[in-house]
Amino acid sequence: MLTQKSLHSTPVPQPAVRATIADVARAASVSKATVSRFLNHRDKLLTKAIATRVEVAIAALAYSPSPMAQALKRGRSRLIGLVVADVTNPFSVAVLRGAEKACQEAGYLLMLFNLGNDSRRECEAIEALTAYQVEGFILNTLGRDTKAAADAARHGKPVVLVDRRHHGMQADFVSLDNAGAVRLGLGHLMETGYRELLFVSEPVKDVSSREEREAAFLAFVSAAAKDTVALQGNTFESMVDDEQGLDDALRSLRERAGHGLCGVLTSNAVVTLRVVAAMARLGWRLGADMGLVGFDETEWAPYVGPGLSTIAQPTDELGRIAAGCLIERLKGLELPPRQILLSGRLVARGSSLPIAKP
Amino acid sequence: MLTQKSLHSTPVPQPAVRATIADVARAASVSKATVSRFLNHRDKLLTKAIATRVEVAIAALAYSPSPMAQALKRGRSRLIGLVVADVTNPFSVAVLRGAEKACQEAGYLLMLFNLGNDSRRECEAIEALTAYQVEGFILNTLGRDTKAAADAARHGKPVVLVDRRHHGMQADFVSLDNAGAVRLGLGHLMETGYRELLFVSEPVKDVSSREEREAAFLAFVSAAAKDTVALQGNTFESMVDDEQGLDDALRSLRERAGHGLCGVLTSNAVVTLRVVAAMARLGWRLGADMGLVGFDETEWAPYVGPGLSTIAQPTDELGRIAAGCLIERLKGLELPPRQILLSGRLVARGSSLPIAKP
DNA sequence: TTGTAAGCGTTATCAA
DNA sequence: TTGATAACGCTTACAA
Repeated sequence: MLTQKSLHSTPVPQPAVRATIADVARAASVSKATVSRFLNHRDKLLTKAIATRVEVAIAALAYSPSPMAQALKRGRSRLIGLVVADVTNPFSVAVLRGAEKACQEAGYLLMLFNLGNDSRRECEAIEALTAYQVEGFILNTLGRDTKAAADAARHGKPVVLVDRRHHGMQADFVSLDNAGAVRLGLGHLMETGYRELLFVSEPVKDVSSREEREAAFLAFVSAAAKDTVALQGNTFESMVDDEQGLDDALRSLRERAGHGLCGVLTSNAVVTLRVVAAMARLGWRLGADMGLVGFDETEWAPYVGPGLSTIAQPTDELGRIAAGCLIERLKGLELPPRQILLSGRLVARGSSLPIAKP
Repeated sequence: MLTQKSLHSTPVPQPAVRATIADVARAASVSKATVSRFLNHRDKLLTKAIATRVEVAIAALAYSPSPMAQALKRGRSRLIGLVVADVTNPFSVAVLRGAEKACQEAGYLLMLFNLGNDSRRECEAIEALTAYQVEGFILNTLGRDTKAAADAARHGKPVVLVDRRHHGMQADFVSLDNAGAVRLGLGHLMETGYRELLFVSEPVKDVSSREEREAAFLAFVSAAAKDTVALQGNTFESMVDDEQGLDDALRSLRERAGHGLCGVLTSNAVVTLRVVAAMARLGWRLGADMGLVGFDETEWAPYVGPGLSTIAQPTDELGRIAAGCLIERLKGLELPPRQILLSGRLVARGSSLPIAKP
């Protein structure tokens, strides 16, 4: 049996204490500079013989350079800061997933800072992350605190905004084509016969994606009104815990509809669930008593009631593209800020089917 | 209008380039060592007068020490590595949330590495994270690759395991009391009248939480059999995309039940949705045609079918406690590995109510 | 009580 | 082509 120290001569793959460049230099009987050159310029500038000596030593010691030391020296850390308004939000998680993958593939690591929906901590997050020399930021935050993102930019670090714009920010912006997505959802509701519509969202003010969706909603309704279709539309802001308010809004929607069909467009999965809950309280059936299309596809959408109709966002893509944009900037790409808008996809299910009541 | 360089004399709160300890020393006309002492030993070892001079300089320059440089010097980084098998798993996200909060409160930042369900990358993750001098690990991975975690331990870094044990690992372990939770779920199914039971899980082998849940299931059934109750139980491993197999398993369960009631216990939210999907395919009603209790409470559970009965895990707590354990170790706590088991909570809903068929 | 200087693990600038 | 050597920003003996 073996004691804690290995007794036989099998080379330990990675020794307990990391080898340094000095160890490698010693083992290869060269200078630290040579090892560093081998690492950074590989075969340029190096004799074949020396190169292989270094290579062997590196392998033998299982050496890999310390990113910390490199960061200190180069001022670059191969770290990317990701600030998220709320990791609980499935959309954020999905983006995170895409971004994390892209970063890893490009040899970057992600430092995560979750605001826990407390947007006042956005500055704190940026500061903490810059302290760690992150090379750039992916921000999926409310964007209410302009200062925070401006801070990041002031540090000279590139920033990519996901889903929410920060006003007056010079930064790449990656997002769903909100206007198009709203048209997709409303067009579908209209086609299937719903005429009295309601847009339900969390507080809209200063959150760009919500503003855009609301604006698109209103535009769609008024455009339809000028057309032949007799479409009506209202908006409602749902606060957490304000069940009463939401119930009232839905009741009044249905009253306005009279004998016609009424439908709701929700701005994200959280709100969708609130509306589903309200309908359960009211004893209404999805689809028949009220249509529902919600932003954000989820794995549970098919199984709630008759199935929830959703507008699926290409979340993985959004994350991947955001990370990609950032990494391009880190490689030195000089370009005016880009806007990259991806299309949503409608997934029609029972909640937008006004099947005849039994 | 202002050009890019500020023209007036308002002190810029944080200059674009971070001040260093040398800048502060110069501004306060003291040595770097003094500034360092002020930072690390505050009022000990320092004259009041000098201390205030340093303090003023620090404030004026908005100085904060570089964690990178500190890490290089001290060998400690105030970084904690979190390795997650799959960020898409809501359980993992919930734990992440709790852990992140606790870390932030203790002044640690989290470095996230997501394996994307590719457990072969676990070693890679550990290596990358140790390279960044993380002080410890929180691991929520399958635990199949023992080497990975052992690596971490070999680096002398404390490790906390969440939800999944790594066999033969000396590490703190934070988890749900799986046996108790299973008894909770099965006791409930039994009370409400279900007699023929099935445990559906993802592949059990070598994943401790699944093994524990399966073992508890079998133990419960055989204990009941020795008692008065005529309880039967089987297990089934559900693979992704094997809809056929799951459908067959459920059909055969119902056949075995005959005129009696049959119920399913699922090992996590993903599997729960698979079973829900299978029942939709089979045209069966939750509760009436088959009972269902699933591990993991979710925000959508109330709205799937008649409501999904779940076993809620204290996810936030799990994350917080895991981080807490780790931080205690980092503070020097010497203790044999601890096991911290938290109780689950049964949330009974319609899916475990065998209401009479209409 | 304060300052000087060495060193953490790198990279970059110079000579050789 | 290679090797000293000086940084990067910090902490910590050791001296003063």
